[in-house]
Amino acid sequence: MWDAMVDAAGKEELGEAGALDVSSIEHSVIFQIKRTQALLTRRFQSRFAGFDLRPGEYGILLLIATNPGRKQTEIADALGIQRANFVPLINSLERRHLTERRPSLHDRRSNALYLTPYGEDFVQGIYQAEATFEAECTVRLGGAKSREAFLALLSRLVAGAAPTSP
Amino acid sequence: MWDAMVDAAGKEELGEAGALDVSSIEHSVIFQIKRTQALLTRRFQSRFAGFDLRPGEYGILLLIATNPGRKQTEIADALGIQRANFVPLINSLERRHLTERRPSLHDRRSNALYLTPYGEDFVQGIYQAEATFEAECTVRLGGAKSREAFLALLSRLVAGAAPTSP
DNA sequence: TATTGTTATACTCTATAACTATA
DNA sequence: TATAGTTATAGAGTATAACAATA
Repeated sequence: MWDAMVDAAGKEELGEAGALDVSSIEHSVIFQIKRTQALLTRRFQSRFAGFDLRPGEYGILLLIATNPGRKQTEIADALGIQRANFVPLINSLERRHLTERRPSLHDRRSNALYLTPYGEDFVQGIYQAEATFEAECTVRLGGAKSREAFLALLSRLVAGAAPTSP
Repeated sequence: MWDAMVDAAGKEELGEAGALDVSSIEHSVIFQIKRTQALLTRRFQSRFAGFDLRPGEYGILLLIATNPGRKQTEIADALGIQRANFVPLINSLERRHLTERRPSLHDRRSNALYLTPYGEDFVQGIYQAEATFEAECTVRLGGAKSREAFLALLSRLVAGAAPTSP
């Protein structure tokens, strides 16, 4: 053992023991939001593993459900997905007979997106699981009021201009 | 034009006009935190473009600065980076003479990580830019008190058990 | 037997450019 | 000329498995 010279209770010039000083990142908004998002996504994925959907596909199904007949670009834009990256996602959903593309009646360049009857049933399961997951978030955040405050703070972070004090 | 039959002011059976109904994702914690994180990371990256660092490298430099002599696994763990993915990051920093690996005095398996003198200077610039960025986040969130509340809510989301009302 | 650092590898997400058909 | 969808491709970030050296 090379550590015979080390004072077990204290520090030594090279190589300390014990927990790291993480103060520089612990109070950083950018670091903490990144960590929280990563952990929440993992939790979400493990909870929704039964649906066998990639992260982006949940949003696509939900938005088509409430906005049937819209074109791919519109759904993609609303989710922040580029149209080139949207194609393999909607292909995968269509291959599973959850959605379908119909030619638009107004613009022969675009596809109108719809859920299949099977897709409608499928989305009901997502609604329920989503509601359960969000309810758990609400509990963690300390209630509905706290949850709304949290969402409001998130939207303030993304807002175009920095608002002054309320 | 195929849309002669469409009532410009209202809706038609297939293909509506106007904004999408995004209520299903707008009030979702998981969707909003993901969107906010993505936008904040872009903003951070554009603001820190001058440093030519990948996202993970900021945290590594900050943690080595406050924890010199720690081994790779410790720094990686604190940042949620797997040790296999840590290697190319620390290699890149070392190639730029910002950090260096020294053999540990206690454990010949591990490397002790240090900033070079140049790395120390470099980190000062990061501190300043970070402080500016975080100060901007504070303004957006509505002040220091609101910021602390936001960080507290983030930590509640990641907490192991769901806490009851405070 | 377990841990540290490393390599290799794969998979996802994201980003850009270019093509086609329509407008 | 611009837009919608598509293809191809490249870059990050992240995941696991396996290995050598050391504990």
